[in-house]
Amino acid sequence: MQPRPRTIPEATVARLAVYLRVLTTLADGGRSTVSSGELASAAGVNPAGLRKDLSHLGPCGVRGVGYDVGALRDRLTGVLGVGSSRACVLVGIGNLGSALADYAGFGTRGFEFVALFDASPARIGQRVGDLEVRALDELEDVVTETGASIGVITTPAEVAQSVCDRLAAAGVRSILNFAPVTLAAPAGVDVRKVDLSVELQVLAFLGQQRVPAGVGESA
Amino acid sequence: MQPRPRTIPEATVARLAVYLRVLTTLADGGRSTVSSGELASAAGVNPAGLRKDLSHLGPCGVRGVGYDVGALRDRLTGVLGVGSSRACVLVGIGNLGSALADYAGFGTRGFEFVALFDASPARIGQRVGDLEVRALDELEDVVTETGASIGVITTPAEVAQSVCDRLAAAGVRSILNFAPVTLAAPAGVDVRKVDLSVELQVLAFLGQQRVPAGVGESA
DNA sequence: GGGACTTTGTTCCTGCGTTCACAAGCGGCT
DNA sequence: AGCCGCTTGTGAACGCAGGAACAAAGTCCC
Repeated sequence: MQPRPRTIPEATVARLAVYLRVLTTLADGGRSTVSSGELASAAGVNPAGLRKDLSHLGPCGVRGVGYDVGALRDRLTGVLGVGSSRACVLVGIGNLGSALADYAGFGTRGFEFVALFDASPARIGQRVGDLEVRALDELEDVVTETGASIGVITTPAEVAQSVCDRLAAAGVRSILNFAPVTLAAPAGVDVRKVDLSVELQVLAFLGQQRVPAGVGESA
Repeated sequence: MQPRPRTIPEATVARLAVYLRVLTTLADGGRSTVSSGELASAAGVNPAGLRKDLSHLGPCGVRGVGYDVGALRDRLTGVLGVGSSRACVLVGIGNLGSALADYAGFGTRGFEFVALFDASPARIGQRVGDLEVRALDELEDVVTETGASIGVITTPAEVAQSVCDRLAAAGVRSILNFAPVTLAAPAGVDVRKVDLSVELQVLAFLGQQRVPAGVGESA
């Protein structure tokens, strides 16, 4: 029986993850308490917004003092499910895939890559990090064995949909897609897309919009 | 008298970039016209929303027919500033940095990496893609010479703020940050953050929230 | 030439996210 | 013990994004 509503806005969840990171850093630095203002500043958000985000977890601070760094960190760890490690599979071991497989930031945040897949025979058998690249044929079996619930797609765009279908059919419930295509997945499977060139284009557009080209524009 | 208001929402800009990609694919496939419904389906958005997004550019479709693929593509290319190639510098040539430097998707979308930097002497001088990794000391000079307006940070978190400061001081107006820290930049400099582990955490949370504890779910 | 169908562009509305501002609660000081 | 200042937590207003429905416009067919 959760006294708190089980619906936490996605935008809030994303920020909670950022708070958790900042808190970890603070804890390592020996800090015992933080105020919402300082935490908000470190996370780059509004103090009031931070308090509202945290209010979704129920009261977890002390008025007049602030938040206990360790306690809040543990609270966030629990809510975000970082405590229990989650099995992930990574499909497409190109440059980006290799980078992700090697990225240490995942292991310390409750995510563990349990298998790497690639279609290219030249890649199969290579070691990346501490895993061996496996043939794509084994995907379904490995997902079933390991119970992996998260799949990461870093394949070329052409095969991403096919990989998505196979992951979903094998039982993966959440997919993080780096391929530059919009994936269709069955109901019950979440797909989240990260498009690097879109990020760059938005950035470029904002910059260009700010300074069109010497057009008589005040500010 | 600008026919189009110069304020286009960021969310819309991000989608415009997606539309542009889809249109390019369609054009390569020989299609000459598209309806908003089909384009929206390919982009994974609502048809009405797509038309609203496109309305920010002024009328660019033909009623009863649809959109001319080539014309709309060119229109988006112009608005997003993809036509003129933009010089970018990349700082931090680890796994992720190397992947980005090699990523072909940027070059074809109006972005050109003109220099790669790293602090590690072991990295300096190595070739990644068709560029040579340069010493971080040269950062200011190279930015000035090339007039680079965009910087991409893929360094460890500890040095990201320092790199950000130097990029901003050197004249870079837009920064894409992959380091897991919140950067502070002077006014007039846009910072956009991509946090891979946050993406994974949000995904994991949504999945966990959907199925709290094996609740029967009829897809 | 006229009518009807198709598709765009627009307008309204609903809901969400964000921000501001205030009341409640706790610690420290006198 | 009482007061004061500080900080959290919450309530309300604002603005924005998303979605649905409607009118305008152009084309195809008869």
